[in-house]
Amino acid sequence: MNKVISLMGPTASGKTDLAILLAQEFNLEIISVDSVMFYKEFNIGSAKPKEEILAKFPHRMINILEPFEEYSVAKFYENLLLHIKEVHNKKKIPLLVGGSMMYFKTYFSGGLSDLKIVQNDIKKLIDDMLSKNNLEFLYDYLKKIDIEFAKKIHFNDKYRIVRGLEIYFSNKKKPSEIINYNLKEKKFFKNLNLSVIPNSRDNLHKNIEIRLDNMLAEGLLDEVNKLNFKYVGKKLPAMSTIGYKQANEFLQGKMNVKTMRSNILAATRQLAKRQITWLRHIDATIVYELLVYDNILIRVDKFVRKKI
RNA sequence: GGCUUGGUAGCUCAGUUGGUAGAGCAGUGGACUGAAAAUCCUCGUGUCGGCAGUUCAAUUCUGCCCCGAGCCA
Repeated sequence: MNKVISLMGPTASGKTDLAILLAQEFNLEIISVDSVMFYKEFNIGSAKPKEEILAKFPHRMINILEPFEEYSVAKFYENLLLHIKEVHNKKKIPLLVGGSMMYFKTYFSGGLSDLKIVQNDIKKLIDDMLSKNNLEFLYDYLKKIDIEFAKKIHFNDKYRIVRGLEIYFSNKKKPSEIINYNLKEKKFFKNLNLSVIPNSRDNLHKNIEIRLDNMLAEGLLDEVNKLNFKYVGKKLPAMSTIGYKQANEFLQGKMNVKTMRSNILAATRQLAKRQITWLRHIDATIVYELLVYDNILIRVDKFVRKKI
């Protein structure tokens, strides 16, 4: 008994409702794969299921972090394996649901390369390098120490340039030498991978709009205010995510409600687009263009019954 | 009704001393190994409001008309 079902899809595609239905129908245990729902108190803006739903259908990996905690794909992968194991020990099948595609990718790839955690002094060192020079300098530096790695990233991609240097300084080795890009999909589990890629982008965009208006009606701005008040002076990683970021800009008087709303909508659409790009290119998934519940139920039923 | 001003890409606007035009945003496709709802890359033909006139040539000049904004009546 080592089956795992994954249900992936872009934001606002209706994954959560389907997951609950599947969990109910097949006695599955839901494990959330959502980088914002990890956080306590980030409820409305992350479209986290309501308390009552969570009480009835427990989701693992939701509300596992305090709002000020830092997290990473590596920690996620560790936690995920523990949860999968726990579910299997209960003779049940876990249902991974979410839209954080890099997290899914990491699961499908069987984890990450074995790299050291970057210490603060190294972060500061690179930060100083950057502020004393410019990004071009960092990129040239990276090219000198590891041309192979540098070639893979764009000279404007600050995030990855910095990360490359972090890996180099932390591990004292070339990133291209210690990152194993060919981690074979480790067949720890028997997977059923389901992707939902909406066939109509227009409909998805409409759903995004409806959902945002619900969030605003439910008190998104209030939620942001409360978080700001309660954790004043602390850095909240999820505060820079879609919805929260723009709500803060509005609350700081940088824009009016109308602009905030259209900025959130645009950012959400762009997120959905990126998620769909992942979904198109992740192998070994069965793709549904619509949430045709019947087809999916039949598929899952077959998988659950199958003797492996 | 008169005067002023504007009508250019889905939106906001730039521009063409007359040779049919380009930015930002939006949208699209893509990349993705410890912040990933992050970070980054690619892609720009549209009767330049309509009709007529001048001209070798008009989106650009002229006239009339239509639509919007402001002011005066």
